[in-house]
Amino acid sequence: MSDVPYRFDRTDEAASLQTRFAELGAGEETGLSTSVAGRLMLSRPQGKLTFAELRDSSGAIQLFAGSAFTARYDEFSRLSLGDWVGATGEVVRTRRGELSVKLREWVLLAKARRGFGDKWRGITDPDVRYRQRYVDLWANEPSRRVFALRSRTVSRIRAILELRGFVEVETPVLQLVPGGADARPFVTHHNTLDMDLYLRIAPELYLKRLVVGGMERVFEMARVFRNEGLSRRHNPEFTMLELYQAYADYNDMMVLVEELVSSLARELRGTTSLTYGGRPLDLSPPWRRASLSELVEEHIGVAVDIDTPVPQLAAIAADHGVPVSASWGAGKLLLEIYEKTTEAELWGPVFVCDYPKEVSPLARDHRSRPGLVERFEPIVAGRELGNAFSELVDADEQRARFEEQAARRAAGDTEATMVVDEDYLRALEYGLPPAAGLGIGIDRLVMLLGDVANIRDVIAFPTLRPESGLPGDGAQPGGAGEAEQPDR
RNA sequence: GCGCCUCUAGCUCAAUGGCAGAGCAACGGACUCUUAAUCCGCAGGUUCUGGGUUCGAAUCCCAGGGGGCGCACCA
Repeated sequence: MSDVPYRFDRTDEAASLQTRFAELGAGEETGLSTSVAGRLMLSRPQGKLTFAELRDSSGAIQLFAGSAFTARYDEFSRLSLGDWVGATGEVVRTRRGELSVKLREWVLLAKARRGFGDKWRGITDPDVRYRQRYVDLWANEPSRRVFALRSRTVSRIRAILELRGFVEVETPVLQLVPGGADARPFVTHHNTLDMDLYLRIAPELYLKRLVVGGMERVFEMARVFRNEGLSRRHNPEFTMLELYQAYADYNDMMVLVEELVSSLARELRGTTSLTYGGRPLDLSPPWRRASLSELVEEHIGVAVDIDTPVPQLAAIAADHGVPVSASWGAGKLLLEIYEKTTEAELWGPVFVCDYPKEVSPLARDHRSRPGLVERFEPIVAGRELGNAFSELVDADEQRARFEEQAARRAAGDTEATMVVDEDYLRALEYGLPPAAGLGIGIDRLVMLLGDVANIRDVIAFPTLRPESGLPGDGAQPGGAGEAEQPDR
C-alpha cells in the first residue's frame, strides 16, 4: 500500500507567487505562509541548507530548506529530481534574490522511480519524445508551450464561433458510408450488427444534414481518420474544424478565414506579423485572392484554364514532368499541374480560388465560370490550411456527381474514393438552403501559430510504429481475429 | 510503399579497424544563500538485433527492427 497522501491542500501556484511578490527585496521575508505543490526539477543540497526548484503547471518557485527550520531536513535534501512534493512555508526572497518558500513542512506526493534525463540538455531523442510524451513534457519547455498554445487555440476558436452564432455539434465517427473527402478510410467491424463500419474521413455530410434540419450555423472539432502515409505534415488521425453557414457563400468564408486566423495570431502571439521557419508571414487581412489558373499561369508562364483543350493541357503537364493518366479530363489535369508546379511555390497567405468541378464533387457550380466550382483553399506558410466552398445544394446534381465518382472508381481510378450516399441525397431532397462550408486543419493551424515544423510536435500522442519489447508488441486483440474482407 | 541518413552508459555525446570514454543523472562523502552550485570518491555497457569479413569490428559488408528527412499518398 502506498504511503503517499490522497490529497494536498495547495494555496498558491508558483506563477501567482512570482507575480504577487515581484517587488519583494532580496533578503526580505513576508511572514505569509503558503502551500505549493509540484515536481522537483533541481536540487542543490549544500550542507545544512538546500535549494530546490519546484515546478507546477504555472511555472516554478524555489524551495529553501534548512536543517534549522525544515522538518525531516536530511530526507528532503536527498530527494530525487522528478519527485512530486507538497511544500508549506513562508514566502521569502533569499539574500541572493530568489523568491522562495522557506520550507517548514513538506510531504512526498509521488516518487520518481525512473531516472531523469540530462538536466541541462533534456531529452532530444524524437523517439522518446513522441513515445513517452510525459517525459518530453517535464523535460522540454517548448513542448509544454506548444500544447498550451494548442489548448488556447481551440478554446479561442470556440469562443469566436459561438460569438457569431455557431453551435457546436457532434456527428458519427463510425460511419456506414465514408464521405466528405477524397481519402482512404480505416475499416472496423461491429460484432452485433455483423457489419463493417468506417472511421470518418470527414464530418461534412452529417454537418450539412444538420443544416437541412434547420441548424443554420454549425461547427465541429472533428477527429478524423485517414488511412494514408505518415509524414512531417500527416498523422493518420488529426483534428479538423468544419463549419457550415446557411445563406452564405464562399466569399463569406474567405472573410471568416481571414478574421479567424488573424485574430488568433493577434490574441495568441500578440501580432499578425509572424515568422514561420525563419520566413516572414503577414497574416493581416485582406489576403490575396487569385484563381487557380491565374496562379498556375504566373508560375509556369503559360496561360491555362478549364477551357484549355485536354491535349494541350496534357502537353503542358508533360513539359513540367507531371505524370498524367489518359482518363483525366481538363479539370483533373489542371489541378495536377497546379499541385506539381505551383502549390509548393506559394507562401501566402493567399486564397486559391475556383477549382475544377471534376475534382470537387461536393462544391457548387461557379456562378459565372462553367466547369469550375466556387471553392478555395487558403495557402498559408506554403501549405494548405483548409478547404472551403459554396455548397452544392441540388440533390439531382449531387447524385450525378456521386455517380460520376463511382463510375471513375469502377473504372479503376483509385483516387476517386467517394461513393453514392443515398441518405445524404434524401436529405438534400428535403432542401439544403444556400450555404457555405469550411474545413481547417487544427493541427496545421497550431503548427503555424507556434512556428512548429512537425505535426508530431502538436499531437500529444502521434501514431508510431509499435515499440518492440513492450506489451502490445505482436499481441492480437481479442475477438474473431482477421475476418475475410471483400475486395474494395 | 521507395530512397538517403541514423541508433554507443539512465540522459547528452566522444571513440573511423587495435584496451569502449566524458559531462550530467545515480550511489558514498564535504559544505549555512545556491541558480546547470562546487569539491572528493565510487559505480555504471547485449555499442539496436542476427549473420558475415578480419589476427582483431562500435567502426567494414549483408539482412532485419526503431527513428529522422525526402518522395509517393494526402490535409
